[in-house]
Amino acid sequence: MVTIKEVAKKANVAVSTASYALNGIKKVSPETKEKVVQAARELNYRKNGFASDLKRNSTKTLALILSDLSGPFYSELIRGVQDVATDHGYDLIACSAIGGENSTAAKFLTEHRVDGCIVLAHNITDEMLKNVAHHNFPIILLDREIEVDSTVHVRVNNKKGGFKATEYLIQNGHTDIAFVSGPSNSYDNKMRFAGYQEALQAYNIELQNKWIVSGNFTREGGESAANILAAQDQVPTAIFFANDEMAVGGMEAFQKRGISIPNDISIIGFDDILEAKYVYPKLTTIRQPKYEMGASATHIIFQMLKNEEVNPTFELHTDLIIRESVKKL
Amino acid sequence: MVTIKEVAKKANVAVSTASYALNGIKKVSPETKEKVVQAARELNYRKNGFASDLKRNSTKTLALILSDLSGPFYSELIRGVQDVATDHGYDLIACSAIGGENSTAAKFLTEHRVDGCIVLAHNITDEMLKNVAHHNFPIILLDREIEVDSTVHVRVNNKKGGFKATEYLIQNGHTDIAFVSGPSNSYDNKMRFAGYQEALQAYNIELQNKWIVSGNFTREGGESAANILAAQDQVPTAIFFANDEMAVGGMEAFQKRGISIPNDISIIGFDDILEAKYVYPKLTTIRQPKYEMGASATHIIFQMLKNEEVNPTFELHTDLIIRESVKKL
DNA sequence: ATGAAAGCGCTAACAC
DNA sequence: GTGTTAGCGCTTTCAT
Repeated sequence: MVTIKEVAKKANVAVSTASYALNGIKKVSPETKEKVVQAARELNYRKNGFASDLKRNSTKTLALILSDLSGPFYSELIRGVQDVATDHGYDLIACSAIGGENSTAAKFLTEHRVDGCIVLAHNITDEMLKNVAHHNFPIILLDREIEVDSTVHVRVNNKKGGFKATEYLIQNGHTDIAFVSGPSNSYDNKMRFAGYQEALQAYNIELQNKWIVSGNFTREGGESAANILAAQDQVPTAIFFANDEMAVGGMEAFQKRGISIPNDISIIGFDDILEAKYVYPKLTTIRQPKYEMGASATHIIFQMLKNEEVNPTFELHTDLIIRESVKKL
Repeated sequence: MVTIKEVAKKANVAVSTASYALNGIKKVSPETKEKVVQAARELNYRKNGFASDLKRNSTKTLALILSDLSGPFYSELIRGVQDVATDHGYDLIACSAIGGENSTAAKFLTEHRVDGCIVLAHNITDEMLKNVAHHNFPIILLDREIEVDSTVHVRVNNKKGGFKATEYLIQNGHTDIAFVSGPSNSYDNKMRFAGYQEALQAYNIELQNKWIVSGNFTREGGESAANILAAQDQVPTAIFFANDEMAVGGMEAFQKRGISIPNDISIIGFDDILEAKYVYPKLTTIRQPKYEMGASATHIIFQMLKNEEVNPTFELHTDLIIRESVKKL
């Protein structure tokens, strides 16, 4: 590997001068600079980023920690992160938390390899986060329940969103409303369910346990939930799927059985994924401001990096997106 | 920041001993090891990954360079890369090539921040690749045209795939076959088109220029291509969309116009994206072995890292996936 | 404007 | 088994 030393030698200058020249620091004369740059080019010199980061004690890069690099995840959110990072002249890398303690994510979280992290992964333990959180190592948690010191949370008001979804169904004349839930360890799911409960209660509708079925946030889960619901002797007139993925699967399962959406059953989802407006009928849902989540999280990182005081939690709100999957009774 | 020096001091040992203990190197006695680990824990010591990488001159991490972190991309492919990297005890990070010369990708490509790269991005120039390629810095290029020294290519036989798609249409009795192309600078597109041409020629069917329309590889492009085709006085009986994304858009556009697939027009795509089997009718297409592409690319990196001789190009083949969007005439 | 040299935090060769 | 120390490649202070 060719080092700056060799470049300096070839250009007949000291390493310090070479460093200045290569980094565009003004105090070096145009001619010397040219000499150095030329030598570097001839030797095909590539700086060693680590050495320089080590010395500077800053990496100018942020890590985005995902459950799994191969998705699925919200691309809008990532775009939000990316845009803000770029605006600040920072680089962004994404890494996977598969493997927990031994994951790439853990390596970046613990080994000072980045200046800050945005965590969008549930397979990284609270424990680990706690150990790593540090006043000058900003960590932003997306959609997480726990409060970890020196950590900030950005989340959507899932409960209010769940309420809105359920209320919209009620306002359309529905009272027999099922809830298809995500995994029980999901904070999002828990809150959406809480919103569902609250809305039923607010309108004096009794919650029916037989209509609470689990779908694991996956398309297949949605299908099987729909099948379970359809097989009961009393079928609900509307279903609130705790995410769109399940809703899409559920719609398909119903249609396979000859049950028409929204004529026979109304459906509302949560998230507003890209597909929501491409399915038939177009899915009515609760939109999460995904881009804003990513952008806010990243903004907060930079505030923290500047040692500004920030709130420990940051909450965004949801919107009801009315499309075609809910019928007025 | 607490360094290994402080840990050593607290544990009353030399830094080397601390280093050995922390890295699980056997030559240190259990008691000393315990002392060190304990001290590290108490001080909340986190190693500086750069310092250690710098010293070891190896990062044990690979970079996956994508056009844009926020997708879209083939998750199957990434899974292939991820699996193989993990098997070898390597970490994987993904980074974006947005910004070209100034992108994060460029930083990782040029600054020795990883041990190898897999490039799945068209916004990184051949020029840059050429400058960076080095016999002990493996770079694998996916779906690229150019031959760059010290670089290996993994690609799918797009031409043969294009041939297969077209031939299947012909074997189903079609002779009026349109081609909806991707961007003209795409190597994939070019080769798929070549396969289309070759098949027509092989079966003595004349190529009709009015039936070659551009769709830019996007869903919207597919829609507008379908509309253009539908508006002509002579409409083809079958269409080969150069990717599934466009095919899905095209199907939708036709259906909006009351044209039935496959009764009025047969459609075949390319890629076999996830959605292909969810649309109605299910899309007949040419499958790319995406997982295998990722896995092979990564395997090759490790071969190169071990200084084994590897072929400069590695070609995978496609499969015809017959579903419901092509009718026998 | 340029150079000499210290030192970032770590690993590993070497000495004991 | 443990300690001393050189040095990875770079930036930056200080002297000139």
